[in-house]
Amino acid sequence: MAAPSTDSTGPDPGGRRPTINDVAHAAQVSKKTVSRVINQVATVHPDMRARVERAIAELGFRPNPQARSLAFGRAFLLGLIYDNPSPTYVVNMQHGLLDGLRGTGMELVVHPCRHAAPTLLEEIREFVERQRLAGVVLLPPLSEDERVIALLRSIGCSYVRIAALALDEPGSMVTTNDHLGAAEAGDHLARLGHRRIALLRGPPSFRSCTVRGHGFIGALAAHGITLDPALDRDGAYTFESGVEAGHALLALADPPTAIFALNDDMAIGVMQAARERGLELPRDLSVVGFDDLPMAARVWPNLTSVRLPIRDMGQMAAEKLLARVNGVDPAALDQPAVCPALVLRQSAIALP
Amino acid sequence: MAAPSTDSTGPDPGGRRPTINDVAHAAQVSKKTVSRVINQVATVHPDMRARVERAIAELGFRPNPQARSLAFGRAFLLGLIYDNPSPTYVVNMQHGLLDGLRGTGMELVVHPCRHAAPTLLEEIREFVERQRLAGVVLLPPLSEDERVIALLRSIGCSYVRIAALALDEPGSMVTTNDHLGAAEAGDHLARLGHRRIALLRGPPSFRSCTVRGHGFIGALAAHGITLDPALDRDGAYTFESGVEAGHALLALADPPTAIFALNDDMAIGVMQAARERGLELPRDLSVVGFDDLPMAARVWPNLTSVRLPIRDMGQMAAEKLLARVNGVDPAALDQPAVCPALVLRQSAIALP
DNA sequence: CTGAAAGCGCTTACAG
DNA sequence: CTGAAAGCGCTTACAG
Repeated sequence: MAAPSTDSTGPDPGGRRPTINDVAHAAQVSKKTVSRVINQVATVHPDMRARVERAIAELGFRPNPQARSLAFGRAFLLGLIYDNPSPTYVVNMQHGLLDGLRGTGMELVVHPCRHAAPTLLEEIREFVERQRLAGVVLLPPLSEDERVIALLRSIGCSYVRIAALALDEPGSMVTTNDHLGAAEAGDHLARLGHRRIALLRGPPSFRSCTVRGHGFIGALAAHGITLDPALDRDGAYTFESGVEAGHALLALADPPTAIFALNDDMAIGVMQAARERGLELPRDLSVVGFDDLPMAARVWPNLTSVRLPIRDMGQMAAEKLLARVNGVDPAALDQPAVCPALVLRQSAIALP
Repeated sequence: MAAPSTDSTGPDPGGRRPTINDVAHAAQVSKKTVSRVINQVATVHPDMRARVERAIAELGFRPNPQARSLAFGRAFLLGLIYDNPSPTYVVNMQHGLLDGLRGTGMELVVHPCRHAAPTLLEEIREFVERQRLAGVVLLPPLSEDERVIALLRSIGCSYVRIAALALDEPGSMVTTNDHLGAAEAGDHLARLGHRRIALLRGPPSFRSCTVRGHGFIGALAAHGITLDPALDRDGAYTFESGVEAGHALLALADPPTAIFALNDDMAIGVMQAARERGLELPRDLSVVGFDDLPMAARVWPNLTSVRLPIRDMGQMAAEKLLARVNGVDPAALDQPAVCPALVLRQSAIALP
């Protein structure tokens, strides 16, 4: 009905989108040759390739991914599966993954889920199999669940997992080296003169807690400091658990002068507890967090925190997954190691 | 190589996934009839339908979306296009959209973009056309860009836009009624006894600013208060612009006793400025924000803020889009209006 | 209410 | 290095 007013790039044969047949006809070659050009098969004669590429450009041809998927046996889609509760983490990761997919014609399908759901495995299987995803990326803590990994292996789905330590072969992992960031935090507090330093962990089932804890304790040890078991506590990675643990720690007969919380939510909870107890921050208590949420730069005093290059990690994960999917050895990518960095702000200061 | 150890639901004819042909054969009907059952065509005889459904269940058959897409002319994918900088907003919206897609076999493909990019339109066109998306959802402020809407119309792509006011026919809109939330904020501050109340807006080009501003000014007027032009300022929806405007407002000869910032980032910036000027909060200044970010409940004093039911809005958007795509009249959905709500905390108190 | 044929736009064998 | 045939798993006309 509508006039052909769509300002499409190039001619519009018959009012519909050009197909591989239109290109083949325009370039005077078989559709198979066009297919070879699309799929970057090396054996096509340069002249022929040039002819086809010109026709593709002139017609504004873009291969139909559904048709390719059907013939190919799998979709040009990557899945992102996670139950990570941090919006900042998730969004940064999505951006990074899309950075890695740019120009490949692949798109990103998101799939948040609840780790505790009884139907978790069936749901993931359904998600992957129905759309015939080319591969999936798993975020922590879901990436630590070996049941999920076993499922993906059994259905032949390529994956890359992101986790605080190497849980898998390098080609299937982006390891975030959380211990390095935690060590930096420990080193920083020790250099500021603190000796009574508390560690507020997250849920013990999260691998990140163990890894970060080890890094922190190791750094203290390098300064001759042993973590007092009374100052080593489990939290729940929530603001409320930070408030609670903060009160408990500060109520001790010999309270800490500094607290390292394994995420920012808890660190900010600790700050709130300190304020509720009449302490002045940062004078009476130094606090360091982990994650460097946007909030860290907004609270008062601004929170010193460990930052992970989430977006870069996402890009690396996408690149690794693409390599696997395309049959390239991910080891050939030669990606740099992920380096957490301590962002210095005002919440941790030298002991007087 | 591997033994058939995959615990698939039902038999596995020939070691591959069952197709519509397997179902047709098992149920002793034509594949066209199976197709009718899959697509819920009403005219299938109940007996036949039951026979087919049993075969589907026994074989664990799930139609291949790529094949359906190819024959159907469009994918079973919805796109989410946005340049919204708030991770919380984006993630909540994604969850809501997925709530609305559950059980439909549709998946969500995400596409963040930069509004200012010169290639924006070409990029969106590429995204939509290449994957042959069934439809897209647009978040503010991108949803306010009529160039994008014109493009989508020209390529025949169904869309639903989310915006602070009705910019389109109801079937293509989820209107967030921001004026109601802003009015509640104004009413609240007036009832607390404030008369010198400032309004800190965002970028004037954002429709949300105009809409929220109107709602707020109207509510003040209902209490006989006229907004002093000196207390009506534009910000940039950033923390830094909040700090700056806070200083400017508090440096006035006759400073406000309360400030309503049109988002939380600016509201928290205002609080920081107040603290930098030696004011005690909330005693010396009441502040109200908009968005109810997680941060709002973490800062000190906790920020009173307007909350939008983002996730519900996402679900409504998905339902509307599905209705359009399936040729149903979205008006038949009878969805409730979106109601912003003021979340009362400690940052706004009565004037002594 | 049901079905046989043709087609959606690609790719995988298989020739040459 | 290139191509004609068959097929991926569905759906749309079109019959009956």
